[in-house]
Amino acid sequence: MGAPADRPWPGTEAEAVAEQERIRRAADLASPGPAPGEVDRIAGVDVAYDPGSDLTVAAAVVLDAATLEVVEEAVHTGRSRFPYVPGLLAFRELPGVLAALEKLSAPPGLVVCDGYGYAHPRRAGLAVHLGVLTGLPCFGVAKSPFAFSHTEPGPRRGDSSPLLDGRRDPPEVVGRALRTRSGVKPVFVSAGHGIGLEHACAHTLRLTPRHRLPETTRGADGLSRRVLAEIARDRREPRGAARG
DNA sequence: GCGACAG
DNA sequence: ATCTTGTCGC
Repeated sequence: MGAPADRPWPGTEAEAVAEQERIRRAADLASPGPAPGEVDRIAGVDVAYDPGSDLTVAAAVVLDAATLEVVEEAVHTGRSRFPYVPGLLAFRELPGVLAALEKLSAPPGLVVCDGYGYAHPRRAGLAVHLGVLTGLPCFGVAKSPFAFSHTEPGPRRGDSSPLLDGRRDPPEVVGRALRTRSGVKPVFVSAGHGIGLEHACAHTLRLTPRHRLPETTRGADGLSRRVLAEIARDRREPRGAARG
């Protein structure tokens, strides 16, 4: 898994920060984007990491937007080349994700990321970055509030509260804490490239008929983990004549 | 300077 | 992200 052919991949944190400034300037942060019903295929992407090595498996799972059934899957195995640094997650995850997306027979109409988009120190989180690199509408659904603040949303599914960046003088709304299941901890939704917060939240609710997390991220998470476990097993119990 | 901080 | 068992509930 390499870097995207047309953009330099940073080797240092300073370069990564500079690249994020460029990504933000290139991003479409204003379009309302596709509403539910206006896209046929929605993809979820995620990456699994091997604790004992630098092996990674990225997965892209495409769902039928109406039935939420899996219609296509793709994976890409590679090696992590960038450490996890809060605020720079995209540089660790995107190379593999891009490679997996390219293996799909056709690009999806929308991509859901496991992490943030606009809700980011430089407004260039994973979903914004992936959107700029692919040109696809893309938003983020994260499991924890990162460095942002929020008040507890109402207790029922669909209730929400603003996610705020308190590091700004007038605290800015960067996303939404959204309850996808009654009585269960909310998820944190933020806009990305080519889709606004309103539609991102609407899609998130459509994608969570029965679980806290969207079916897209559940699918991608499960697939990347299964493939990684498979590779790890084959290493311990080699099959066939292949070796080394 | 230190801590917190998506995955 | 990953290491980790059983348990409670829909």
